This record gives sequence, C-alpha cells and structure tokens, in this order.
Amino acid sequence: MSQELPKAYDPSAIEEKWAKYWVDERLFNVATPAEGAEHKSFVQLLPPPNVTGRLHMGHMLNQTEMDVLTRWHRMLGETSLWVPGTDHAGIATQMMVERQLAAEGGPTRHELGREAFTERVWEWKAQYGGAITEQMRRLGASVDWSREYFTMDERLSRTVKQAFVKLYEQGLIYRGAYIVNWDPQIQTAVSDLEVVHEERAGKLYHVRYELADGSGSIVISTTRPETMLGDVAVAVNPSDERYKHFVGKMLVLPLSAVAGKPERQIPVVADEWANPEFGTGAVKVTPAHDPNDFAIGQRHILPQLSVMDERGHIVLAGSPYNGVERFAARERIVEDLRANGALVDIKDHAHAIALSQRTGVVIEPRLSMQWFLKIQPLADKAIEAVDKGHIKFTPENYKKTYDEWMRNIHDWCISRQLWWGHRIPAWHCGACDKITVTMDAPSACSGCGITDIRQETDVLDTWFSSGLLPFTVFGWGEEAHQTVNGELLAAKADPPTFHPTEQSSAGTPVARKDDNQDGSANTTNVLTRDLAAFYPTQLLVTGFDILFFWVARMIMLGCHFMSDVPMPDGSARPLAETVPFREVYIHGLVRDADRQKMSKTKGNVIDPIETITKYGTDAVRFTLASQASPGTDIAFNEGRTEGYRAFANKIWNAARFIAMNIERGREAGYAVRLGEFSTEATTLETRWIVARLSNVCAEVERALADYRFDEAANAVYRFFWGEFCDWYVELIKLRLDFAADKNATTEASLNAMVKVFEAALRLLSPFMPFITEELWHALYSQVGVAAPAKSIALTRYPLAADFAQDAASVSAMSTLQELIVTVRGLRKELGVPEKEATPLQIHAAEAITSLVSAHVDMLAKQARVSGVEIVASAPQGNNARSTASFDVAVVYERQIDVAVERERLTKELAKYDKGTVAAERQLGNEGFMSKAPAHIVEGLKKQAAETKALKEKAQAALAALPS
RNA sequence: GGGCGGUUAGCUCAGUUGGUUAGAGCGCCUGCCUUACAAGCAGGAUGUCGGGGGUUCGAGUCCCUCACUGCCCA
Repeated sequence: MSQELPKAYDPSAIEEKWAKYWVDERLFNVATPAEGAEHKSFVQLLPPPNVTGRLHMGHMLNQTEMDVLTRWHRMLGETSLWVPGTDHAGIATQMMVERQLAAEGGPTRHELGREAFTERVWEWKAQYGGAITEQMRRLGASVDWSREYFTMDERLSRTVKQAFVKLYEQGLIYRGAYIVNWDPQIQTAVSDLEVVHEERAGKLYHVRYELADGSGSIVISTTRPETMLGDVAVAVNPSDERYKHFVGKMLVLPLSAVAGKPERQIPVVADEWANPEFGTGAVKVTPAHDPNDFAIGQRHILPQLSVMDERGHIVLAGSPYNGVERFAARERIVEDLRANGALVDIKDHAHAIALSQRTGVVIEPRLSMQWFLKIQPLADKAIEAVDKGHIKFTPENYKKTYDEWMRNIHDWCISRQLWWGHRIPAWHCGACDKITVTMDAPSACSGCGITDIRQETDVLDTWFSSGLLPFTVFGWGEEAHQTVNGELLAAKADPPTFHPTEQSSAGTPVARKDDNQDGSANTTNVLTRDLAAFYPTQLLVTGFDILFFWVARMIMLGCHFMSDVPMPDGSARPLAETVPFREVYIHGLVRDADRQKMSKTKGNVIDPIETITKYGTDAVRFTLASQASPGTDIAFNEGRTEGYRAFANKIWNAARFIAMNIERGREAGYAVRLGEFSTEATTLETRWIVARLSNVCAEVERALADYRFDEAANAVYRFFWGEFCDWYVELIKLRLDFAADKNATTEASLNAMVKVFEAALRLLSPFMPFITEELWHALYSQVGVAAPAKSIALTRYPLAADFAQDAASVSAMSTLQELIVTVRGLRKELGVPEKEATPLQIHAAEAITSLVSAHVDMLAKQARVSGVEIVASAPQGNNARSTASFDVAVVYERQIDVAVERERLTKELAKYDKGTVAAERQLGNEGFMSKAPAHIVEGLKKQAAETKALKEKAQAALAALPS
C-alpha cells in the first residue's frame, strides 16, 4: 500500500528519474496560446551558453534563479515559458576545432578550406555541442525544450540575414577602413568589449628624428618603436614652446629606407593630442597602427601606411624587417637605432596593454576594412526606453552603468574574419565598386549587372545574432510564421483580449506594408503568434559581465526592429512594447568559500556537477538560492551545501514519519483526505502551524517578488525545520495515539499534519524540485488517492490566503515555547538527567497559568515536566528563572554549581542593568518624549518595566545564592 | 585618472523608509542513540556594527572624512 521510504535521503536514487520524467512528459512545454486566449505570461530567455561550454557555478546560479522564478510563476497559474538555447560562439568554437585539428595532426583550417572546415565544426557541434544542455537537464531547469534553438540554425540564420539586410537598407550599416582591435593569433577583429587591459612594466623609447634640412632634431617618445616603419608624421602640442618652430618642417624617418632608396621624410604637425607632459612631448604618428594616431591622421589628412600583416609580421617590401614578427622587429629596430645613434634613452614605463580576452595575445590595433553598425540612432531609443522606465534594472544601480556606457557608445564593428558564423549577405562586384546586399545569393551585381560577383568572406559578430534572440526565437522575420496577420485576426470575429480596432477586424493586414520593398523577403514587420503572445518577455536574469555585450544590444536591437512590428490590435507598437524584456535582474558572482574569484589558474574552480553528485541537485540549488540577493556575490561554501543536504534529509524523514502515521491511522480506521483545509476540531498546535504556514507563504511571496531568493529560501527553511519539524511534528505525536479510541482530535490532527506537509512541499518545490516531486507523489500514494497533477510543479503555489490566520494561537504558542525553552535550560543547569521528569512551579497572570494548565501534555512531552504547580508568588532560588511573562522553577533537589550560577546571574544582571539605564535615559529625555512617535515611546516604557522587573528578580536570585 | 560597491560573531552573510536591548547558517563547547531523522535532538558561548567627525530626541542604517578592499570604464 504505502511505499517504503529508505531511512536516509539519497538524491541520486531519485533525481535522474524526475529530470527525465519532466523532459519526457514535456511538462514545461508551452504551446502558443490560442488567438485571443486570456493569459498572463511569464516569459524568460535563457542567456544562451556557448556551445563549447561546460556548466559552471555561474550558469548554475543563473539557472537556479530563473528556475525558481519560472516554477513559482507557473504554480501561480501563469503561462510560464522559459526558452533555452545555445550560442554558436564564433571565436571560441572555431578555436576549439582548430585545436582539435592540430592535436590530430590533421590539416590546418586553411589547408582544409572554408567549406570543409565549416563542415568539421558542424560535426564537432553534433558530437559535443549538446553537453551543456545535457547538464542543464540535470539541474531540473524547467525550460521548454521544444523551443530550443541554436544560433546557427537555418531558421535563426535567415533572421540574422533579414536583420542585416534591413539595417543595411536603412543606411545603418556601412563598410570602411578603420582601426580595429586585431587578434593576430586567430586573425580577426574583436570588439572593444573583448579586449582586456592589463598593467605591465614596459619601456618608453626616446628616439631622435633629424630635420631634413640638417638644422636640428626632435626626440620622440614611443612605447612601440616597431611601428615607426609606418610613421607618417610627428605631432607636437601647438602650445608647446619647445617645438613651435618645428611645425611644418620635414624630418628624416630613421630605418625607413627600403630597397636601397633613401629614408622617408615626414612632416611635423601641431596637434592637441600630443601631451607636453608625456615623455619628450613629441609623438610619432602611425595612423595605420594606433587609434589615436588614426584620428590625428584624419585631422591632418595624412596617409595611412600599413606595415604589418594579419599575423602581426612586418610587411614592408625591400626593408630588412620585412617578414619579421612584431616583437622580434621591436628588438631589432631598437638595436639598429642604438647602432646608428638615434636611440636617446630607454625609460621604464608601466602602461596598460590590450590583450585579447579570447587568446590572451597582445591586441594589434590594425587598419582594416570592416563592417560597422551606426549605433547612435539605436542607442537613443535604448536610452529612452530605460529612462522612461520601460525596463527596470535590479539592482537599480546597473541602470547607471548601462546609461554611462550607452551615452559614450561607439559604432559597433560587427564583422569578424572568421569562418564559423553568419556570413555577411553581401556580394562584391568584380568590376564596379557596388556591393549587393540581399537575403539570397544574387546572380549579378546590382550596379553593373555583371555576374562576376563573390560573397563577402567576413561573418557577423556572434553578439549580433544573440542580440536579436528575444524576437527571433518567436519567429520574427520568418515567412512560415505569418500566422497573426490580417487574415487571422479577421477570421476571428471577436477575439476577447486583443480588442481589435475596427480596422483590423475589417481585415486590414497587421503587417504594415510600407517597408516591404520587394514584397517577398522582408517579413520583418510581421507579428507572429508567438510574438503576439510572448513579446516583450518579462525578465532577463543574467550576470553583469554581459551587460554591454548582450543586454544593451538586445535592448537596442529590440527597440529598433520591434518598432515596425504592430501590436496584436494592428496599432503601431509603442516604445514600451518594443523592449525585449520589462525587467533585468543582474545576479552576483559565485566565488569560492574564501570569496576568491574562481579561476582555472588558481585551481579553485568548483564544478557544479561534482558537487551535485556529492550532495544532490536540490542541496546545491538551495545553497545558491539561500545566498542569492541582489547586488551580492556568493561565497560558495561546501559546508553549507552539506547543511542543505541535511535539510533535504530532514524533510525526507518528516515524510517517513508522516507515511508511518498514515499507515497506523489507516489500521486504526482513520481516513486521510487531501483537500480543503479546516481548522475545526483542531488543537492549539494545529491552529498555530496553519497560521504560521499562512505567514511564511506571505513572506516567500514578498521575497520572491523582490528577487530576495535568500529570504524566500531561508523563510521556507525556518518554517519547515524550525517550526514544522521541531515543534509541530513533536507536539502532534501527543494527538496521534492510535491505540486510544477513535476520536475527532486524532482524525483532525492526522489530516492537518498531512495537509500542512503537502502544502509545505509545494512551497518548497521551486527551490528543491526533486525531493518535493518524489515526496509529493509518495504522499498521494500513501494516502491512496491519485495525485491531482502529473507533477507538483503543475499544482498551485500555496498562498497566505489559503490558510487561516490566528494571532491568538500564535501568541499562545510562543508563550508555551518560551516556557518550554526556559524549563529545558533550567533542567540542563540543574543537571537533571535527560530522562528524568521533574515538576515545576509557575507564577504568572491568570491568562498564562490557565494556558499552561490546559497544555501540561505539551510541557511533559517537550520539557519532561511531570506536573505543574501554580504558585502565588515568584519562586526564588537557584532553580528558578523569570521572563517577562512568567516566573518558573524546576523542582529538583540537586544543588547547582553556585559559582557558575553566580556568573550567569551576574552577567544577566549586567545586561538588564544596562538595558534599564538606557531605557531610563531615553524616557527621561524630553526631546525623545516629545518627538518620538507614541508607539515607540509606549513600547519602550513597556520594555523598560519588564527589564526592570527582570533586573530585580536577578538581583533577588543573586542575593539568595548561598555564599 | 573616472565611476560603482563592500567593511556587522571564528567563517559566509542578513539587517526594509533612522525607532525599543543587532540576527541567521556554518563552525565551536556541553549533554543526549528521546524508534521520522546522529545528515539527528537539547542546551550554551561569541560583536567598541572598519577609524574619526557630524546631523538627529534617537545612527549598523543619513552626511562628511580617512583607511583597507573588490569590480567596471579609460
């Protein structure tokens, strides 16, 4: 009948089963709501992990938070959709496969050629790309796997092209030669965000450039002498008196001779950029190899002389440095300068150098032809959207960070010289300069019509495609998805929630026609059913590290593209509805137990899967949740996880206890029903636990609404362990006397216990989905009725209003608890053996003595009290203690340790004395009495009186101690 | 250089708009195998709330300042 639960909780025995069940049963898949169906949505997009990735604690925190929220909202009855997917991660994946090729001793990427290499990457993806999503399943992430995407899927690839073509047509994409951050190892441009700066000890070289007319020289200072081969000028500050007379003159550039010709001559220009304080105050200008020099070059219309190739080797035909690697070239150039006397000085110089986040190599600023997105028009809308409160950040201060970055934004270099990624849909003409940008491969140049055209070799920055995800995952730009259009709305006579305007119900297509130029390809203004139902999403949960990479770009691209997509009623979409999400929750970092950042080099990385194997998924989730609060990093301490495994075990054993009693009850003829709650015919402890349950439900709800995962988790923890197990289960043992005649109290108690436990499981479920799923099903099976849902995750979340509040019972219970704790303490002090029961004397107000008399059974059970004697005055002596509401003595002969007791009382007296003094000072303070609110003054008065009484009692007890 | 955080018990952290005598978990000490649970039960110890100054009747909480520390941007 009832299934046997093993004595100790073993997560490994149940977790895999449920993880599989949730996926197989498609419990968390969300069908597109029917047209006009009323539904409250809670939609989130998983920040797509890199397809090359392995689950780390950061993912786990992110997914735990998202899952808690998703499960919570789902249980609140909302349409909760969490969309998973992975990112193709251009650079990382390409590198991974290149390394694999190298390890196999196979051909290089270039030897394979683009097509074959890309094929290889797909093979790699097929074989290994699912690793991280497999790991996600283990976490119990309640995502909709039917909607899983990969950013390189055919479907998303098309929408990426759509987006590119549209931006190009809107004049927001341009191509040009600019200085970009170049990674010479993987040989691609990387964005500013993919560059990390590191302080390093370097040198500042002072080099003499002679005037061409032989009338003198200028000493320039540079940190990068190897780039001097590409110098086209020397700049000095116009206000710098030292150099004023040099401006306009020509200098001879040392070492610039090629193929036996004389050295080049370059002009001295005046430019504000030159800082008179820095080095010698004169700087060489190398527009093709430095972003600042590039700007100087533009101001003075200087040539751009490139002297390095994509590998960072010198390219200068006829020069002795031709083909030399950049750092080797530096050494040789410095030696040669020294040899010919041009080297004046070398000074130590600490400066920040730019490193590629991907490969760690020194970034080479490089002049190259790239594609850029004109960002200002997009940024303007994105700033406005946040300014107007259409997107809310938690913690709030990230709004400032966002704003700061957004207002100092630069055009976005969206091209990458990689093979793995979305290839830019642009075709160059072999004859004219025209570039043809179109969705599908054109047959001829759109300018001159010749057929000698070739596709752009660059691919798009990975973040370009991930920035589009909030709408592309819902079918934006897909022809096949044009389901919510005029026809469909028109076909439905009276859609209740869409409030169709007369226009749309009259059949006006919802897609706006204006920018649908060629009439076929451009579907970027079509409202799909999914977009209508799920866009904007409610929330984005992510780490601050991708605030700019991803969050900001989603906002910009969302506000831009979605403004063309009409609302379900056919009206124009307001800015507030173009945003990709209404809220952003930014979580902290998971650090190690010593608050150190986890890193492979430090070797302090905690593998979530290993930890899960050891303690169970629920325990790890709870560890993270119990510490997750806005703006706070998490120090991951395995000891805590151990503690939460103990918590799981505690619940497990409570379930065993309950199962045992259901069984015994059944044998004694008691029926258990799971259903409506009633506190009729119940005892104090039941009314109390029900009221407490109500209370904790309210607490959890408030905490989760504020993203206080820690408070929510701790509230459930305290309730479950500290109240349900420690008090309720113990007290109810008094009522579960199945040997006695069948009676209403036992019946009501048994039922209440089962129901409270069932509700508590639901309350805990978003945090610990596995154990609650297991025990919830087990409970129904023990009771002998079919579970009302396929999963606890599909039941209703318990709400405060579901359970009766009962302030009187709560207050009565807390008095009894205080009495029990006091007696236990006294017994311990008196050295009463654990098993020996003792009588007690109590002096208190009538309300309290009658409460106590009515519940002597509780005292007997919880504090081994053998009898209660109500006495007329406060008991004195070393076996007595006083609280604000009662004076109690444990009747026991053995003398206590006088010295220890004196110490305790002295300490207590000092505490009460301090309190009394503080209170009296306050109450004697006229300012306080006149200005403080009444309830504060009243409270203090009451407390002062209590403290004073306690102080007097302590004094008396101390005096009564034998000397 | 600019900006944003942090500093509360041995450790990791809570502490709502200032309001009564500052909390939790872990750890520590003591006693218990009380048949749901030793991954347990019971009891106990522990703080100049980083330093200094100010505002206020009242400051862990607000302001100034110093120190240390972390992160972001240049």
